[in-house]
Amino acid sequence: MTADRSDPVPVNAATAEPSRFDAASADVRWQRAWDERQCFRADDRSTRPRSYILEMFPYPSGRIHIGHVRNYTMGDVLARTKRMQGFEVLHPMGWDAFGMPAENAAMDKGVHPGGWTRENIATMKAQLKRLGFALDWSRELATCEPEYYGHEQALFLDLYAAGLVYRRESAVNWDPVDQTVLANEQVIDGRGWRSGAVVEKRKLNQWFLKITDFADELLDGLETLDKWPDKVRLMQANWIGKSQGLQFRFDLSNGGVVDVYTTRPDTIFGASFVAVAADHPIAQAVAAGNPAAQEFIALCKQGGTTAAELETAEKLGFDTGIVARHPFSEADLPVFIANFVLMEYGTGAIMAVPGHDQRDFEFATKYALPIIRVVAASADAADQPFAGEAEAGDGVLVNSDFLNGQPVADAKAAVIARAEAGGWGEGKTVWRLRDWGVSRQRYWGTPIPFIHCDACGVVPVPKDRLPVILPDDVDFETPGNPLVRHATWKHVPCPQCGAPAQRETDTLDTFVDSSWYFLRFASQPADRPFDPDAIAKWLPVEQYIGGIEHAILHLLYARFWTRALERIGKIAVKEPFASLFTQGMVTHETYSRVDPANGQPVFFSPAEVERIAEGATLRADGGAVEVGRVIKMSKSKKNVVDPDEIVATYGADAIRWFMLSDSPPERDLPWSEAGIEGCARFVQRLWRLFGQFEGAALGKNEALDRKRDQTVAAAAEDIAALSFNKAVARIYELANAIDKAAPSASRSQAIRTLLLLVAPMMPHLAEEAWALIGGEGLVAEAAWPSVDPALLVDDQVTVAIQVKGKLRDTLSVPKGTAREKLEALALASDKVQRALDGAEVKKVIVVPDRLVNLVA
RNA sequence: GCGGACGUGGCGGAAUGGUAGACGCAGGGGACUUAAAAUCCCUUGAGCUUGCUCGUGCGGGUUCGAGUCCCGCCGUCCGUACCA
Repeated sequence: MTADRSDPVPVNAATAEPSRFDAASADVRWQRAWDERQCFRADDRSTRPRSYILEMFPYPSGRIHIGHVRNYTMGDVLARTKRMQGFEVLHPMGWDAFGMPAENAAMDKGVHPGGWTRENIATMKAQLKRLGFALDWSRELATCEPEYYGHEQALFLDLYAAGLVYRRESAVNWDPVDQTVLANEQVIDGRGWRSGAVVEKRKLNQWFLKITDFADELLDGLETLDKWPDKVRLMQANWIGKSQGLQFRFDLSNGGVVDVYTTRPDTIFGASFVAVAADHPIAQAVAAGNPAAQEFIALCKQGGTTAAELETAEKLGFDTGIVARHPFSEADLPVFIANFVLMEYGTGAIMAVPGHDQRDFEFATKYALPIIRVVAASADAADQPFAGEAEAGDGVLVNSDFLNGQPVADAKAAVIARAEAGGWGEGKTVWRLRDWGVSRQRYWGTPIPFIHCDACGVVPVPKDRLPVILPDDVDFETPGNPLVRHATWKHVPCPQCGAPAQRETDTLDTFVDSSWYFLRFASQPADRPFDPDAIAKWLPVEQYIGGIEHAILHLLYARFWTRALERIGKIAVKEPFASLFTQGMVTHETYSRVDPANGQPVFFSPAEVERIAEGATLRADGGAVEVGRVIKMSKSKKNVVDPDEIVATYGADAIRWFMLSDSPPERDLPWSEAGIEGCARFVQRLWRLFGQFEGAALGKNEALDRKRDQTVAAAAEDIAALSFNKAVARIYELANAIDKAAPSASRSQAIRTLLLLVAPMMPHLAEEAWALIGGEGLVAEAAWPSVDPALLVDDQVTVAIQVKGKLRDTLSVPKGTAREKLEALALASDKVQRALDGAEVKKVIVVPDRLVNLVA
């Protein structure tokens, strides 16, 4: 239910001391007023145009950090501005509440993951409220509650029914000492973070979502996302990685064949060996009777599973003794098992062309295999040696028989055509994107709703028995998934035959939880995940805001999940986020001293340090500490500031203003004590300025009227583009102009407008001042100031006069002055004549209203 | 390794290929004050010959004109599929 906005609201009048804005009292008072009026509840039945503003929901890690404050302040300014501009705004908040840190807390502190998480949520919710965000708390959700994850289980079953869920074997990081699966984050230099044991790759049967079925449309869909940053679209396109290539067959000396895939069929004459993955059937077959090969394959299994680790590891190979016959030259190519070939991509086997692929180059160098040039800058450069690395670039084919002289693109097509004609290969599209493995061998996640029955196999839990609820009574004494060793939870009768069976003990990747929460915010029926009509009304999210670190995984998974639900008819929207904004991090310099005992740096928090002009000292002993680089705030470097302390000292509006000032929101924001003090001073300066509003003032100041309306128009554009730092700069300019102006009706009007302009950014100050100047109702419900279009254009412009591209003079002329007139005025300038020094003007470039360039 | 971004005064930054440094912070000088805080005013890229030269990470190029476009480097950051 939304409050009737035409109703005037009784407001508590200003604070006792009119010269100073008392944030400590005002903040809470206005937060209560908004709550009581339910100002920020989104009305599903509203007839206004809708706007869904969403920031990525937080993981409840303990306390809000400054990065959250920045993220939610940006969204809040947008949401409040949209509301003032007449939109029905949906601006919800919830908690991405499943995840590893809760289990780590359970192991480290002996607390229950659920209790720990819910306490964190309570703390962080109070912190967010204290910042005065215009959130619709009636739609709050936490993914760790059955009211949320039960619906997720139902959706997972729908996708299973549609054939988009399957099981297969896949490798995990296995800690052989703790006998548990490790996340990549828990593998440090190839060893388990707790046990220190060398981690192995181990294969487990796991659940997968068929995101590759959507590879084409996820790629094509990027073109419709014209309000996403180009960099994110590019990163996603590269991640999906569509490539056209050739899959073809080598005949082997042992009578078998091997299928390889290459994106560079043009370089086929440069192939000097064939390499297969350690998991490849050929490798397995060779290993069967060969202890040395077994040893090598075991070596390949060591270490973690990340791409960075695999790619940077030393290239290692094992010569199988098998040779492959080159389809054209009929040369014999040795077949290696190689640790840099991935079973997941292509066919798990490659033709290696050392001259034109860096990994192959390194491998060939190590094992003294031929490196043949088959692409060169020109046809006569066929013998040019390599400069210590492969050349992956464009050129023309050389040393390549019938391909010689052809450009790379033509040669690709020619080889594919010959392979298809000869029946030994075919052109093929291959995707870099792999299916999404969602199984996690962990407790604190959404239980995967399946039951394993010896007789019936894998059986879905019937929907009327959802949710499958996590048991509370679990222990974290031993490593590994407590669901597996729980006494009763997993033992259930098979839903089909009734025989004793076992629940699936894997839980879902938390990225699944965050792949549809934006739908649940739009509507929250108890009996279904969402109401499609409500989805149709609110979605897509008009503006989504979050960290750039989510550019690929979270955003791709959310796009996939939305498209999958669309395909199976649950919703009618294909893309969840119409516009995306990726914000930068909040950073701070570090303070440290080297501990003489071990040579390691000891870090100190900003609160422990006194910052002086040249350097910093430790408050405790007055000695110097080293001031380090400005880096992302992190607990380990202690360069963190607690938002609660800042709010307590300076008020919510000062920290909000700091978050918006100076740094462009997509870039990193360096926190500084001086900066927040400057913001707090500006809050007080505005308070004094607002106090100068006189309802009865007379007189017109056209220059100020112009400045006022130009600022409103420009700031609205800046806010819509999330260029808050520019809006802030304009607000300063307007405040400066008002300060300098003599009292008049225009000045009072400008003060009132300024108040409305800053209302989304400093809502508490704005409410207090609004009450003071006799504004009607709450400023949170006031209308955005209107502008007179006639005042937006200046009638006088400054034109730059250049001689040979260097600035020599400027002219103030009426807007629209003719080219000839501008040229004549430029030539009449003394400074121009001095710069010309008698030289003849050969060419004149005139950009009307901007510049004249005289080229001598 | 691969993919993507970013780099401008002491600092954060502004600038549809068209006056580089808007706006803020910090600094310097002054006013007010017994004093301080607060506030207000002036000033602040560098160099020199005071109206000129240099100046947007480095090296090239395109253009009448480049912070902006192109090529090649260097540095920093993000992601790399089980951190969220």
